[in-house]
Amino acid sequence: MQTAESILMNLFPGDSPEQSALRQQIKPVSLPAGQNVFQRGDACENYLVLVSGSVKVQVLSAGGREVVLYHVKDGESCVITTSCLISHEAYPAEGITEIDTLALVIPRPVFEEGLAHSPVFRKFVFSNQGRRLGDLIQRVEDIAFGRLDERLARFLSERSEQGGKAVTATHQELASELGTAREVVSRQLKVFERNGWIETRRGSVAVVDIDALNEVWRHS
Amino acid sequence: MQTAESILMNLFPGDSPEQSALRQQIKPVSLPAGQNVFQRGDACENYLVLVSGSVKVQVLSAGGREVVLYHVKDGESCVITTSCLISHEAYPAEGITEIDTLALVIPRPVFEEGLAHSPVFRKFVFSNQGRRLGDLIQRVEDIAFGRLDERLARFLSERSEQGGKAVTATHQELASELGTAREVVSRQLKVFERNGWIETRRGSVAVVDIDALNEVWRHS
DNA sequence: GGCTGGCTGTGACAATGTCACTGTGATGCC
DNA sequence: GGCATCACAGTGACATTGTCACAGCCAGCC
Repeated sequence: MQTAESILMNLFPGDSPEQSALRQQIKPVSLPAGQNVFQRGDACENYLVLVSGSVKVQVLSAGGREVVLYHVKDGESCVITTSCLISHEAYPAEGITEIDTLALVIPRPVFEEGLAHSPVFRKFVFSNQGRRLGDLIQRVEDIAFGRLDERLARFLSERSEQGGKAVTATHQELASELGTAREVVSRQLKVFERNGWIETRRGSVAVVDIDALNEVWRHS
Repeated sequence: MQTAESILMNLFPGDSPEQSALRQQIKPVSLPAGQNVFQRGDACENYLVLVSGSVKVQVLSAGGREVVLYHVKDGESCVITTSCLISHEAYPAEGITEIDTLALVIPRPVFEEGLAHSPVFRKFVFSNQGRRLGDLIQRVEDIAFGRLDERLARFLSERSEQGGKAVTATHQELASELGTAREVVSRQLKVFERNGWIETRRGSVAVVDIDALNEVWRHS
């Protein structure tokens, strides 16, 4: 597990007075779960690097539906923030902490200084971009082409493999992750349950037959 | 209208031998309409700047459906290319010229040199990123939440305003732009036609009543 | 002319999205 | 305990969209 210091020293290494002056300007912030990090329309003034925790980035529809675009995890930064910071545009989506989160806040001038003079920092900033963009494109593909039963089966399967057999999420949360509506998720979960593949509880789903779920999306 | 030279001198200005050596390595390429520029899975070795023309970037589904992610126009570059170049990942989508196109090909080493030492170039590269990312997010939103009649009405309205009243596109092309299937577009066009808002021809759609179309998506 | 290939139209049906509800479990308050 | 409240979940009816399997049609091209 990385600490705020180790990340900081990684991104802005060196003992010169200039380097350490830069580091002085970078502060860690601690955010509780459920905290709004940025909103659609906000101006972007700081680059953010997550030390630990998780932030979900999502868009809201007029009708209140929401779609999660991606999650930012330990040691990562957020494409949208990077892009907005660089192009001086407003945030086109919102970010919310999912669990207690610790982040480094890098003010715009320090960010630009780093981009200009630190190859390490530049590399860090942009290696994040590629993966995220891939995520986003994957999301477009899934929503445009994917079948819901496949996506849901896959999501449950992948989530249940990391850490136990139960997936802790309300139907609403599942719907947001999959870019659909709650009722649709409920219906599909019922089908899975009738097939004996899962058991639904309030606020979570227990996976009973992961092989059957995998069968659904791995070619069907 | 910009020329290859003017763009080149803008991005890599200066008369020093080093600058001019860099410029030597950047070549213009001319691509005919319908040409594949890059494919999913390709490695990315060059940064591309469009001098003139248009490239559509799209993803293909297993079933052959396609969704256009965005278009790259004169003087712009492509987010995906930038991200892949920086993060050394393979292209997650494909790019195809829509009309005859002229582009500058900037090899990776020159690209990296420019990023490291030219603030102008750096600014150019990243100011493109923000807008594109916004486009992509908009696309997710439209496909996830938007109604097809609204999106189609909007698309026809906007396309017909730039340059005459007829929109030159097959139903298939419209479907790709909107992230849906051809049949769905055909059906919806029929509805519009019965309402007297458009006339459909082979390969194009004539807008008859643009106000009615605007009415559909501007709040309805 | 006749062929061919891309474009368009259509009907039937499946899947998904939306709306308007009801039911139900958890929690806190009296 | 009893009760209000609220987030969560289930459901039926219906609208919209996606898919499949065709059939017709138009524009070159031989």
